[in-house]
Amino acid sequence: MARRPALPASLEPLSPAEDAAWRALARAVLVIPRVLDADLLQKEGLNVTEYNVLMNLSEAPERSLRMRELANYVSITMSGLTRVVERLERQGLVERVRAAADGRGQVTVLTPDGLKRLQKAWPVHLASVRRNVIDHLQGVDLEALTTALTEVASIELGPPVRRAKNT
Amino acid sequence: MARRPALPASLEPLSPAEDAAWRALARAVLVIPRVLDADLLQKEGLNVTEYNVLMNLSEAPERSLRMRELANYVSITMSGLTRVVERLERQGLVERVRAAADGRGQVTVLTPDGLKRLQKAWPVHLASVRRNVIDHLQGVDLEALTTALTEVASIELGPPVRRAKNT
DNA sequence: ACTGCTTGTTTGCACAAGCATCTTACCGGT
DNA sequence: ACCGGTAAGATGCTTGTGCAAACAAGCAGT
Repeated sequence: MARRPALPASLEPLSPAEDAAWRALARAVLVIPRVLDADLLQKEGLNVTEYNVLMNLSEAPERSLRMRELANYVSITMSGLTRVVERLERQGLVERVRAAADGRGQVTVLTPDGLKRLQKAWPVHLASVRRNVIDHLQGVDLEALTTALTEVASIELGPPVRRAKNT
Repeated sequence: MARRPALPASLEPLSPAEDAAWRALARAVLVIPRVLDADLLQKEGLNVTEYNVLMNLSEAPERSLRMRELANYVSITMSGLTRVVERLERQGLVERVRAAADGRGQVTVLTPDGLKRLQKAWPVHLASVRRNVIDHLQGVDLEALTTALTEVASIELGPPVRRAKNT
């Protein structure tokens, strides 16, 4: 029997190893998106969100997806996605078509221009991912990492919270 | 000799294992800040940036730091930090004092209220980190992960890029 | 067919954070 | 003592994104 039965495990401070890992991860989690974003933006004029949208469309059947699905893949809100798709549409990389099956729905289609643009950006982004991330994962067991991170990534978000106005 | 001497390694597509790891990591990197932020905001009315500011101050000698240093620790811009500190100051969690040594400088000091607030928030955030992240890292060699992520986190950002106005 | 509920998407508004620019203060050379 | 250069912070403006509410179309029950 434990001597401190009432103390939930989560209140134990992190072990030194855990603490070190968490500090590194916390920082990496801030740095990775920033670096990749800056890199891709500078070299290809696309941010990572836009890239991911094009990417997911290119992998989808008919090179097209409903907004809802696309939002899930890219892990952003529908409202966010609306704006992203607007930007891409303005550049002619993507087209919006009312869904035949459901008059409310929009189907977003990757245009030939969009595909070209993606094909041009792809190696650049790949190189960036390699250089900035993958190349550093030498000592790490990728399979174990993948399982772990997949679990983490599948966490549900609670209901949204807005900050109180002042005080 | 390799048969494709001109092809830089970075253009090789990712191996299946690398690809899986990268997809998981890419998603985790989006999800982790969102989840922790939402959690802490809901339960303690602080976002992670604010928490990190308080945290770093509490660990610093005199519970105080120059803006510049603080910005580095928290990994945000000075301009960003100015606003964060304003918010915290408005809540009385932090105070700004002109630096004695350097008339341009500000020293940000954690107030007793700020310390109390942090002490209250700390276990909540810790639990959240455990539940949402650490607990999932079971199969992973923490030491190897730490080295890898520390490397990643230390990448330099290139000069900033602003997106072209239109077209 | 009419009414009300549900679902997919867009829009109005707010907020956090970044870049560029400005001010103020320090510092090194003359 | 002055002058140019540089560093610390703050401020104006912009951008991306989120939530909440609006809107529109489908659907189910009567």
